[in-house]
Amino acid sequence: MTRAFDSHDHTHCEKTGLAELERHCADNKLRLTPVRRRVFEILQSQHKAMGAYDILEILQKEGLGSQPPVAYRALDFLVGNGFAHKIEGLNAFIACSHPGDNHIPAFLICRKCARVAETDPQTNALRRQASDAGFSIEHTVVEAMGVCPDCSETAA
Amino acid sequence: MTRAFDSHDHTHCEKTGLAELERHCADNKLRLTPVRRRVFEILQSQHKAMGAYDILEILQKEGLGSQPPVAYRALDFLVGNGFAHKIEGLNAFIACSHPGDNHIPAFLICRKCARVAETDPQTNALRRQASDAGFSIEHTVVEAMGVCPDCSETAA
DNA sequence: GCTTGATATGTTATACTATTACAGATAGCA
DNA sequence: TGCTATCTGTAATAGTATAACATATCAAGC
Repeated sequence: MTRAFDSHDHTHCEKTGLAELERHCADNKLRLTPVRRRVFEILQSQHKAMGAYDILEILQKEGLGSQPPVAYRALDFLVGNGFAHKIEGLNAFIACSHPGDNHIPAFLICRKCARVAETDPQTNALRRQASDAGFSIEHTVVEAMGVCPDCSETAA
Repeated sequence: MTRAFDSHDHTHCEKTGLAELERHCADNKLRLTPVRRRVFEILQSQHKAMGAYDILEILQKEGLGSQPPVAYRALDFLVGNGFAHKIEGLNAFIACSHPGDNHIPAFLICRKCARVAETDPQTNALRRQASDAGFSIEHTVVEAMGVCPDCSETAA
């Protein structure tokens, strides 16, 4: 679950992610427009969170859009369909590393290299407490900021 | 742990919170300046998260400061010393409901009435996964958005 | 009490993040 | 083809946060 911090063949991540996105859109009659596809590719190209304006800058260079709403709309689409998550602590976005399944994600975020690994928080205690309090959860944010193994070694 | 959603004598919250803040500052030779004290009182006055600019507006009316850094500095002081938390999902701040102990907080946030209850997430699974991945956690954000019991009844 | 150094405040300006609103284009279907 | 929903283009603006630097205040040691 913490592949972002391990060396791996990243082209595999990219290919399978894009394929899943295509399949999901086809199955659900969603329009995978050039901007949406490209924003997903950009997010997917690395295990780092990117700000909306970073993405917009790339779109601008490629002639795919010039104003903030272009980026935010594409991001809303991806987040809404489970293909990206917003990292609230960074005001940034990251491609979902296992889209499609209806999960509650948790993130390990390195403050040095900005890489983000998605894991499973298993928030049973929180769910039980919410349930006991009569609170119905619609969305959860679980983010752990810290230092990843690579950056930790570098410091030592 | 979810007092925010129960009816209670709120003046008790306010008194004990302020007393703890005063004691902590005295013990640690921290300067509890008028702005800092007042911002804590404002946050403490309700179990809701407030934006920095909401707080600034109040400070302005009271002649305690007119520019954003005044509010952000006071908030940084409170957050840094454990007397307030930032709710990342709202870009807002809330007084800590049990300051002093070195805890990992979790929040239940009602999207209808904006009340926020602080609970204990018991994030053992997350900690174990981080540890397994060689990731060292420095700060965690656990926020559950949803509907509180009062608002849920109202809707029904 | 006075000096000194550290900490806090006042203020201007600006950077960064996000949305509203409306006009125009495109896709899919009757 | 024409209708309708959806997506895109663009301008304007709202909302959140910080940098930078000058001034003021505090607390400790002389």
